[in-house]
Amino acid sequence: MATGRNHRPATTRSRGIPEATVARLPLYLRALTALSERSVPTVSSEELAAAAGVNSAKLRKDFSYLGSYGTRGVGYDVEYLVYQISRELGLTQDWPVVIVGIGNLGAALANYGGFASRGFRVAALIDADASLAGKPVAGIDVQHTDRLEQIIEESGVSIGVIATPAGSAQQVCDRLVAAGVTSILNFAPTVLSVPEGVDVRKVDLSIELQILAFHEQRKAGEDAPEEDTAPPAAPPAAAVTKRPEPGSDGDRPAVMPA
Amino acid sequence: MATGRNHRPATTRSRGIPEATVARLPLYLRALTALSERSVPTVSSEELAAAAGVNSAKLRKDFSYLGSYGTRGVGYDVEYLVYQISRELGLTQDWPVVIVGIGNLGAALANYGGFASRGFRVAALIDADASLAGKPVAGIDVQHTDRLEQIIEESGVSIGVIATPAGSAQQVCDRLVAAGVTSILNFAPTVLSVPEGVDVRKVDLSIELQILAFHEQRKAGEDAPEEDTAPPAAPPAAAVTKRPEPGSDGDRPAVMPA
DNA sequence: GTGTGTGAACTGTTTCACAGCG
DNA sequence: CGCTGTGAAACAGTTCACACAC
Repeated sequence: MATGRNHRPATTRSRGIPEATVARLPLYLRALTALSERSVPTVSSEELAAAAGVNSAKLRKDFSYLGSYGTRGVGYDVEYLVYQISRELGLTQDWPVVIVGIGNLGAALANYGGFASRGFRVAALIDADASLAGKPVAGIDVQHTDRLEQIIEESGVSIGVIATPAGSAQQVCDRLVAAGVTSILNFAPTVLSVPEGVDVRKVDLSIELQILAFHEQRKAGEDAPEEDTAPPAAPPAAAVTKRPEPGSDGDRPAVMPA
Repeated sequence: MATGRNHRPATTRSRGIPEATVARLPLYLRALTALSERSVPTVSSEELAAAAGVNSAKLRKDFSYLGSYGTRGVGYDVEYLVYQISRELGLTQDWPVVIVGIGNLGAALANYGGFASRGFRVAALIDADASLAGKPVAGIDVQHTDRLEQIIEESGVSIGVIATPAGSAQQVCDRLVAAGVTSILNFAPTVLSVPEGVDVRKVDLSIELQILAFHEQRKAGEDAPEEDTAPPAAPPAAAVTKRPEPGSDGDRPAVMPA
């Protein structure tokens, strides 16, 4: 998951598109792009919603924040919508990005096709390991961290991706920001602090798994091993769990973790 | 970002912990683990909140859903809280996971230390490329997709990670589900459809960047001297009523389709 | 005094349901 | 009619502010 920061303080009312909507635009865009490639001329909110994995009411509401781009009784023009959403997201312009930390993940990101196809151009790969310098990854020579500031400036980079170990992330972040980067995508499992005006989003791979584990535990949890019946009548916890249960609790010093 | 699915339909009132809270528990856990390693005995909500990157009111509210684990006037016992949160997330048990698709990303995931340290054990690496079979990645031999069902069953895997190309994701997903997997973390940029009772979360690397681009574009705001790359797409046949712009914000030069 | 725990107010998001345009 | 666009209602999540336990 990712966390946004320093967005408009909810003050700006009129023009602002809700965060939740912004977060879904890329989803719509992807679905629309697929339709476009199949030369589908128009879609209804129902069809597009299904393709994007949301419900149609939400989709229509989302689009209503962008303007009235549909045709009643017909649907939306695919090409036109692709353009409008791309523009809204700022994808009609070129975004040079740098990736710092070319380990497994950094390399994966450098190779990821989804970037280039959305207007993101990997302007440079940077790593602290001098022995990597000059070696190509995804067709781009890795450069040493020493040149970070220079690279940012020369390439006009405003978006940086941090894929370093947690220990170096804040330091890299500081340098990126000092050099002019104002948006950071952080893959390191650490909280970055940045000055006002800099946007940080984070992706933590293990957090997602932990959230799945939580739900997985609940599934197995109470009701017997079998449970594909629709009505979730039974309450989740009851047995092995805590919570302010009237009269219970108090198992203070318990088994400690590893 | 990631999207949950098939969670309790908001029907269950009392016992449920809010999704938003669940999503933050791993964050607290990480901060607490760091404190624990430094042998810090207790933390106040204020301190812990800062370390986790949230505000203290939110943190206290979150913890209140778990129970009353703090001491007024003092704070929270670090070790105790680590244990309680781990238990709540289901991390006190072992979660074998399989990773399907051992490309750059799959390899990065296999090597990612954040899994093992949280109770996730990579039970198997699976790839459709027969030439990878038998080769070790992160110390584990990659196995061929043919054995997928067998592996799942033998290892009792209930969580699967999909890191294949988009084109194979749904197919892999179907096989995982058929074999008994009930939680899926999807890195492929596609919407997976799963039966009721199966949980899917997704992480789309390019979506996060697109959201950053959106905000970045707003920062640059008016003085955007740059030029667009893509030529406008085809306009809809019908005239479109662009949303009424509140005069202020410079409207985009309507470089739209002629 | 200090900092938790929590009702109450508030803000943001989703869903409903239907008016009205094509 | 069919499907969009959107107020209004319902719901979820966040913030406030303070009583109260330690």
